[in-house]
Amino acid sequence: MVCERNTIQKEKIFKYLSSVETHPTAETVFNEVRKEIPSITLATVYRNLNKLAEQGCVHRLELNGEYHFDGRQGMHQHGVCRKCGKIIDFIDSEISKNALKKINSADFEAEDVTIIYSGVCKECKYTGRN
Amino acid sequence: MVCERNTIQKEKIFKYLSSVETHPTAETVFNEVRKEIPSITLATVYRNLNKLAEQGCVHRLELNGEYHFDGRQGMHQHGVCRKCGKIIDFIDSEISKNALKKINSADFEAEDVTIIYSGVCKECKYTGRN
DNA sequence: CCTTTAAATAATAATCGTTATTAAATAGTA
DNA sequence: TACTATTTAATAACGATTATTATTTAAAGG
Repeated sequence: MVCERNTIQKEKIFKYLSSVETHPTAETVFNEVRKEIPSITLATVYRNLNKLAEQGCVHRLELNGEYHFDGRQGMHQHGVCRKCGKIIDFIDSEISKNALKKINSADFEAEDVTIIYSGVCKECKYTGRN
Repeated sequence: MVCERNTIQKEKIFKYLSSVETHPTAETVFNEVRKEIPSITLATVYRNLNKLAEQGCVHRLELNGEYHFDGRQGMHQHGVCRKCGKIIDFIDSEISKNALKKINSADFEAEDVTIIYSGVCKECKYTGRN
């Protein structure tokens, strides 16, 4: 079975990721989950996050020099603000499906596609932050 | 001007990236460029690569837990083999243009899009490697 | 040219995110 | 209940990247 969650630790980690709309790092997940399981270590969090990602239960994004984890189900895209680093979701499975459809190479069998927009978020645009 | 290259070090780094079709890490660039400038250090290579990326002269990709640098000009996409990690180029600016066109959010002003396919390369498919 | 000033360099150390190791604990199964 | 494989906590180690600093170099104006 794909999304087995056979330890308390793994289950709490998955539940937390599923409960938020953000894209936390392992450190953030650790700080949340340790409220419920004080003895848990960062290494355990990493191990379970990576396993969940391997199993396809969560997404792992490489952004801003670190891994971010994303519990949202279904095809979606991300936007990353080049000023503040904020990550937001775009939900339009057509975009991803179209991009996948158009790749047809003898050298590579595409199974999935990651689409990341870079630009400026609303807050940074208004404040003129940089 | 966008792509100023005002030191020997920066120029050689840019020339090397422009001369290859691969997506080398800073370490690889360092090992190549030091053949011509033996005194150069890895930190200098990083600094110049990041500056070139900021200036839009090269692309910086976050893949397999490290940065890869890409001197190819123009919109293109990448495929990453989930078995061996190999990175290949796809050149179809329409895919990227379409993906950019479809994003129209009040919360985010998209300037650029990164499209990364994951899948299996020809070699890994034939050999059944994992 | 020569001087000045800001920026880049080499050398090195430090930092940060992530993974490896290991003995003890736990889950799953017979 | 007993057995076996997996997972855990604790800790150390690793690898990629960035910071520091004294020295050198580039660039622009006089």
